[in-house]
Amino acid sequence: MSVGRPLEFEPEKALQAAMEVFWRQGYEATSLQDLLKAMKLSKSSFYQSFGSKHQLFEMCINRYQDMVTATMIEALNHSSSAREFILNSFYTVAKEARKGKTKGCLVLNSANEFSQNDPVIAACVASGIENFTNVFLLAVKRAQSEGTISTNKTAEALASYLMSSMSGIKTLVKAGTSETKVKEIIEIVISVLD
Amino acid sequence: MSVGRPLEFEPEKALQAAMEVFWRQGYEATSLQDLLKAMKLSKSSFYQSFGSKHQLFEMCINRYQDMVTATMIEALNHSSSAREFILNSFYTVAKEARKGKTKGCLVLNSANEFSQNDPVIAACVASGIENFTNVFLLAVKRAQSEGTISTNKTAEALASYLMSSMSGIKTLVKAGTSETKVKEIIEIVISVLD
DNA sequence: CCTATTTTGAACTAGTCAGTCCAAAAATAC
DNA sequence: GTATTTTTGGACTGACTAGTTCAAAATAGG
Repeated sequence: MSVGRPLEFEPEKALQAAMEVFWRQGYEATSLQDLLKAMKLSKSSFYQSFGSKHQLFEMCINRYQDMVTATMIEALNHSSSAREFILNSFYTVAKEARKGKTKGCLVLNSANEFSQNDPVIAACVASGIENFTNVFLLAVKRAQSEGTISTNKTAEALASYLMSSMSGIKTLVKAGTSETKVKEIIEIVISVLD
Repeated sequence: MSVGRPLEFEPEKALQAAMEVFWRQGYEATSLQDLLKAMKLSKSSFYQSFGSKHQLFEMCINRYQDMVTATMIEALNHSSSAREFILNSFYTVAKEARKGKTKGCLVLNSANEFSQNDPVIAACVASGIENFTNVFLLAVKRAQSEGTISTNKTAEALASYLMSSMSGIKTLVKAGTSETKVKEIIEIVISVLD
């Protein structure tokens, strides 16, 4: 139990706000000022609570990863079939193409922004992609046992394929590709599951 | 014919050098100093010849686009079959996964870095993707007429699908995915062509 | 050699960058 | 109310940012 003046800001909310700024703008394009404004705290509080911009980013990307993975798993568990979960995941991205600006996926954005120039971030990215792929793997295995996905390809290969396809579609959406075109692509992507 | 002191640097070489820096580091992560060093010219010459960092980037991305499109068309024309050209395009990316650092594709990198936050760059990106997709379209049509690609999907949809798949794979390679894994993905990607 | 033209480096804005430090304010437990 | 603990804003680094300006140097044509 800490004695003394309590925090005036909520660390969880501040982290969430920072995550959204990084998500929208990327790491380099985000200034400390942007972060302070969004997190609603002072510079000194920032450094005391989060260490540095880089450390904060690390926290944000890990938080993002955990959140998305959890959301995916829950969606999978609540789907009537595992195949439906996979289809839904893709068509949700297509819908995002409707509105102009999309943030994409923080993990994939970071993969592109940092390449392998930053070992710490590279590890976060690798772990994020692994987690997402593992949810797809779970879904593919279940769908194969449910008989709604062909078993002539290994579940592992299909899961990586889905991850790769998702990544490609997200980039095209960010580039401004129309919803119609994206749906056309998705139909071909999922045709390999038959 | 210009009278007076001639340029000491070669504009074409300088532009090429700048392109490579942007390609490797991205726009935001590249400082003016980085550019001057790579282009081997002074600050005043820089602004006189290229206007600004942003204008230079525009030139670079357009130059990149033209170069890659031309290279793709030449590769297609020199391939024994259009299908082989498509397969080669993908397996070349797989090979890149061997060495650690990859720059990816400047157009796709920019799509991810800028999203739609910069209308000028967004237009360059859209035009680049369109050009790349059109080469795939040319290849798919030829392959379909050569009988090496199935005709049960439209050439347009297949071309966009290939562009999307290429984009996804490039991101995974940047994230550090192994060559073996990438090849596994490619095999599934190209299976829809049968 | 002389003049016109152009390049060039260096000095100079004026602003922003991430990050540090500290004294004052605030809130707790007692 | 007092002592303790922690937060807070603001002042302050020193370095870097993109971009401007200009006089001196260099080279061409005549």
